[in-house]
Amino acid sequence: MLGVVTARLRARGERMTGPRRAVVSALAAQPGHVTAEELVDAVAAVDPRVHRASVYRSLETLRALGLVQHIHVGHGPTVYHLVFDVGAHPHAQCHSCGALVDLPAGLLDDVARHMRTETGFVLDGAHVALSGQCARCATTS
Amino acid sequence: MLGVVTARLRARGERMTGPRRAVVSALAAQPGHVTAEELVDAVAAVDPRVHRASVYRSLETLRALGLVQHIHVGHGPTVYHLVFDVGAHPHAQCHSCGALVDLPAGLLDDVARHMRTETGFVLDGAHVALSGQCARCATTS
DNA sequence: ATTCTCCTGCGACGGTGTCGCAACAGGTTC
DNA sequence: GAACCTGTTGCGACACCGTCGCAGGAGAAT
Repeated sequence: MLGVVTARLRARGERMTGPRRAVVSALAAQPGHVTAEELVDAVAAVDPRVHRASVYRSLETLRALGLVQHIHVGHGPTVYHLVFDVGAHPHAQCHSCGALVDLPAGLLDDVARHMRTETGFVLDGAHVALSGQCARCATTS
Repeated sequence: MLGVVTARLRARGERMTGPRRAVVSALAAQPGHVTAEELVDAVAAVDPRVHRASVYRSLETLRALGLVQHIHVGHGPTVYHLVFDVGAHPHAQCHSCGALVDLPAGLLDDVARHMRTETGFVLDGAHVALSGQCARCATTS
């Protein structure tokens, strides 16, 4: 997979560097969603010389290449994941327990279509996490 | 309207104070959505002794009373508005120009119903702003 | 006027993310 | 493999948004 990333970088005249390799590896090692600061720690465990700022910059670069997706979570830091395995899809966060749940990819298609025809707004349903209460918290409260 | 707020506060053993009055007035004077820091400035223009922290605390109190809604905006600070005039409704932010647009109240009803029956998740469609590109930015890019 | 608490002002703090700059290191070329 | 060009990094400082603890101040009931 690092090969794919390298190729995409090179295609834009950019370079595959130590920090970028470390960030991609750390992301690949994570099953789910990771915050930038968690990545900073994970990367530091491998190479402590890598600076926080480089992790943030690497994430931005990878995002621009379409290899990484980031999701703004209403209450909490932005989370990241690779888009290789799991394609882009919506998320929702429980405002009681904070859990972040994955939603089916097409969930917002109708809404997106509606918004587009009505107002011309082009929805990106995967960019922010929806909010609400998960099944467990909803029943226990 | 201050009367309504006062009554609700009193009903909970809380008080109508100077800072709270100022925050409600500032919110009422605003046509649209306001950030906390904008409110701090607006309040300071009337009474410079009111501290930032008090504005944040007032907003939280008013939110708990159901008089104020706050919306998390993916890229940008949280915005607030009174729920008297305009009821709760979804929003969307353009990631190009940053504009925040209001969406029809029932837009996410089908999605909410679907999520509830499929996974038990209770959606609060008004709590975070959706993301995408507004009509103007979508056509000019 | 007194009293009981809720609330405020203050200042410091914490988390998240960004920036400018000099030094460094990919990758290409010879 | 040495030199070179330029994209990247490490560093530290900074900005922004929001929160907290605490001592003192001010609502409102009596």
